[in-house]
Amino acid sequence: MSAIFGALSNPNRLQIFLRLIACCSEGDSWLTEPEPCPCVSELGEDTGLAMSTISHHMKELSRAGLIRMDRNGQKVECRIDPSTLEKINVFFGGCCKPWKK
Amino acid sequence: MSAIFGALSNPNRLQIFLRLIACCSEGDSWLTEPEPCPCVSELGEDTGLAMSTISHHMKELSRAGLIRMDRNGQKVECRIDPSTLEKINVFFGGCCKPWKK
DNA sequence: TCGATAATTCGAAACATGTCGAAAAGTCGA
DNA sequence: TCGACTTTTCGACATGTTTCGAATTATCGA
Repeated sequence: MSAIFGALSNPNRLQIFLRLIACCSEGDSWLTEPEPCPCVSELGEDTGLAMSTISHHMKELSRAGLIRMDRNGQKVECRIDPSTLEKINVFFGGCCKPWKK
Repeated sequence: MSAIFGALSNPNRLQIFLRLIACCSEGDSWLTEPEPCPCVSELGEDTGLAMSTISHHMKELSRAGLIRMDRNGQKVECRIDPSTLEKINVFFGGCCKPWKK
């Protein structure tokens, strides 16, 4: 669990993660619309980081289980792993329960 | 937001945080039962860390807004800050929505 | 006021992370 | 096969984190 938080503790990584969330949130489920996922270089566009650094960050997000990376030709497509997202939701849902008003 | 994740990215800090969650989760709301909150040394008991290290970790959790620390005599009482917990819940709730089955 | 208890601050050491550029590897079209 | 494009790997360096022990501060009871 702390590995997941570690992955999101870096501002650049969080930015990449949120961009990935945003670009797939137009009502498209990950399962029903598997084609148009952004690649590594696309996701790092606005960060101002070197390509090698972006690659490193993507690997961190992947190792934490937050995203999946699948090569498709030259590009490596990235997508959110919804099961990990759900895992986090359950974690904090349980945490918050006693304080729910 | 990344500061919150940073605070939880350390295993010892996460353990302390979870202990604080657990010890106040017996149906007692933070608002209705403000008295019996564990102090700094109590929370670090099972970590095997030096007192100075525990103090440092508590400060990190506090700076992230996850807990509040209030001196009560010799001891400093620690309690979860439910508003930050709710903030996290909203964050991930919004994230998960597009992937909800 | 003194001693005990609880917590913080400080400096230092070990370790981990973030970043880059250069080089290498994978993939595709000509 | 060659060159262009995308990505990964590697080595290096700067910065940040984790941890400790010692010293300091805060509070209370005797």
